[in-house]
Amino acid sequence: MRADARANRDAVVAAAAAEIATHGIDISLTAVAEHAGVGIATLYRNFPTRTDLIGAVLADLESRMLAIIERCQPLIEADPESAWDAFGHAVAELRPGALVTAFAAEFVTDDHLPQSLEVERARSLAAVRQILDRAKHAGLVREDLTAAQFQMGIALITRPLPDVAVPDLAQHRAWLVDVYLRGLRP
Amino acid sequence: MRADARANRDAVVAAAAAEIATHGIDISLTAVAEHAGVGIATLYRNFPTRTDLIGAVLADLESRMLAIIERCQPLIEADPESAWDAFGHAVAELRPGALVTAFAAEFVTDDHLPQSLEVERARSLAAVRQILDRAKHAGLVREDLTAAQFQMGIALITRPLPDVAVPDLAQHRAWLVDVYLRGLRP
Amino acid sequence: MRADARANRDAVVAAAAAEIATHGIDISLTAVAEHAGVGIATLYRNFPTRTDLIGAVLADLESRMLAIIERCQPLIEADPESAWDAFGHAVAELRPGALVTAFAAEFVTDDHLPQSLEVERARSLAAVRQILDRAKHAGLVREDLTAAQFQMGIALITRPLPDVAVPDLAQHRAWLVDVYLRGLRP
Amino acid sequence: MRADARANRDAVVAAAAAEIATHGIDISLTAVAEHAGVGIATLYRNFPTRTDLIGAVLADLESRMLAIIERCQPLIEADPESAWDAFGHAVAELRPGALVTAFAAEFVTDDHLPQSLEVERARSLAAVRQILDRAKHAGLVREDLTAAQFQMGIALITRPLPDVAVPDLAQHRAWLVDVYLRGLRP
DNA sequence: GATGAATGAGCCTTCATTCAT
DNA sequence: GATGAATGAAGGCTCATTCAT
Repeated sequence: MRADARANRDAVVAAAAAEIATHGIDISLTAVAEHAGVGIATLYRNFPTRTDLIGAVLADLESRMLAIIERCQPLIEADPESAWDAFGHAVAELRPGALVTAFAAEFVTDDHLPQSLEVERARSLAAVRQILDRAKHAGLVREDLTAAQFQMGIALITRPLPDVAVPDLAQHRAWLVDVYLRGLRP
Repeated sequence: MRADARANRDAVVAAAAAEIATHGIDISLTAVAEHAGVGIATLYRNFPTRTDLIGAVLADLESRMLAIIERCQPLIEADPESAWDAFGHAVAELRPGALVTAFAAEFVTDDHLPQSLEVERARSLAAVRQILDRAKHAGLVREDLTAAQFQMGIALITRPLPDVAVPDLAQHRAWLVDVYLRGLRP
Repeated sequence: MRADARANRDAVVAAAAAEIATHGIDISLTAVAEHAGVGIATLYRNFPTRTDLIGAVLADLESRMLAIIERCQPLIEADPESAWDAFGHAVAELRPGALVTAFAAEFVTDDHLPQSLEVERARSLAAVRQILDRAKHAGLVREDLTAAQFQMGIALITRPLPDVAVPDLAQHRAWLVDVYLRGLRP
Repeated sequence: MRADARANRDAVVAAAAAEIATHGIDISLTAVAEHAGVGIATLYRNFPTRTDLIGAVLADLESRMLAIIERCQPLIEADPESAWDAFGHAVAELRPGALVTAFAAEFVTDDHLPQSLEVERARSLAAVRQILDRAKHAGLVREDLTAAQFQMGIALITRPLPDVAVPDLAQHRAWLVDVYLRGLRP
């Protein structure tokens, strides 16, 4: 039964992540539960407060971030330009905008966010700093750009649109990421 | 009492514009009315549907856009770079993100938006096109950038953050506009 | 300007009578004013309270009743049966159901109704009593039927249907009046 | 908790039936919930739309109709007159007037009414037809009266009075039913 | 552990009524 | 006198959250 519970928990987090990325932080928890195929009470058992759920989604996000970095890191020596480009787009694809709050920790204070994520955030920022340094070394990024600043930019770019259907939004986003990366060059 | 009614109407539009720019399109009309210092029924008398109110806010936005363009247009001959820069920041200060829908008309379809604004939108886009052409001529912007694309970028950058308090958000936005404008150069 | 005011007043009463007959006593006064083609404030100037308006409609109804009686009275000697029948249907056509309250005074107590109509009610009932006596004399109606009872029956039959569209309702009503009159025979 | 939920549901239907019979179809759902002793959201959980609730009340009504018929049917052979009389009064006591719409299906079209009750209506009408035939056979009712017509008459007679307190209304109704039944004789 | 049911609070919308022009 | 505007109150409906099975 432990495995079952775990599966439920994961389904809830996945559903919440998808909803948050698209519709923002103020999603209907009822809808999340339905989307995850569990009862609303199961959601509350796993995540007593909205903050707890967001914390889990955030942790999930950070781990994906680290995975991306691990994937792009080795490539940057061989072909810095396309590795950096791939990194930027991959991060943007995560659409962390709605969680900008926690994502760009330095700048943000939000009581709705869990305190316990300092470690993850620090680790994540450190990883970004590493890849950023390589990019700077390769002349792809201005020297004065900090990791937190970079993330804040990504976050601002990938925020959810409030209840509006924009066709080809993904393409617009990709285009904007291109412009963003270009604008960050020395 | 005609003047009084007018003042109330304007107060409602102003309150709605502020709320929408900050919190998005799904604001509480009750809150708007309170913010404007009028009863809820007064809001409804002036704007029977949510769409009507959004339409008024949008019209207001467009007129401010045109004012900005008229202000920046004459300066661009003398000092293209700073005029273009001022233009970009001024438009971003309007925070049209929540209304991206109508703002960058070409890309968007939304039934909640009024149909009657085609004219304003077209005029607005035409005005942007003019100033954009000058900027291209001055070598400040890539040749292949369309007016609608430019506006969509601004809109994506200035979307409201979903219910999150980010300190110094205005500064982050300004920084991002700088990067955006830089990224748009040839 | 006196004539104008009078015309307005009459228009309001007519509109209210029509609405009440069809939709009952709980009509929207705003709708009545619109229907009458006057501003809502004009309605309130003429009829400060809902009771005042209903009173006027009721007075109007009573006068129509009297007119019907005056029309049928002379005919009853020549052809009692068809005169009585015509009378019943004509009264039913007034659809006094919604105002049953006041219409069948003896049985009803309603604080929303004006006190000042006693005279009209008495006169109206007296007139009904006259024609009823003739009908009894002609053997068309049971001896023990009182005027108030007769009216209550008509009223119950002609009440407005609550917000439901019944096709050919008028025909059903006429049929029911026929049955009613038949049932009242000795 | 299944039993509890069932009890709540029944309480809501009972409260709604009482309110509808007295005040008509446009009752305040809030009032129904209060009357039933449950929260408004519980009402909505059981009956997402007003139509759903009305449908349930209607189904309840039909089942009571059938019960009455089953009770009166066997008696009609022994004493047709009093059995038929008892039947008419019992049906009138249900006060189906507000639901006339569905009650006399043939004549009515209402989008607020549920589509799914055709079966119940047909069964109910068939049952009425049976008892009606016996009554006709016993010479108590005209040959040309249809079941739907009979029901429409009952419905018209038992409609709710619009927000008016008529003392002894029940007695007036009973008297009118008597007249009605008498009027239906050959 | 999981589930569905119950609840109150909040926003949306309409309407009777009052007020200033 | 007539009018349109302003307002509060009330009902409709949804959703986050708690509870009993």
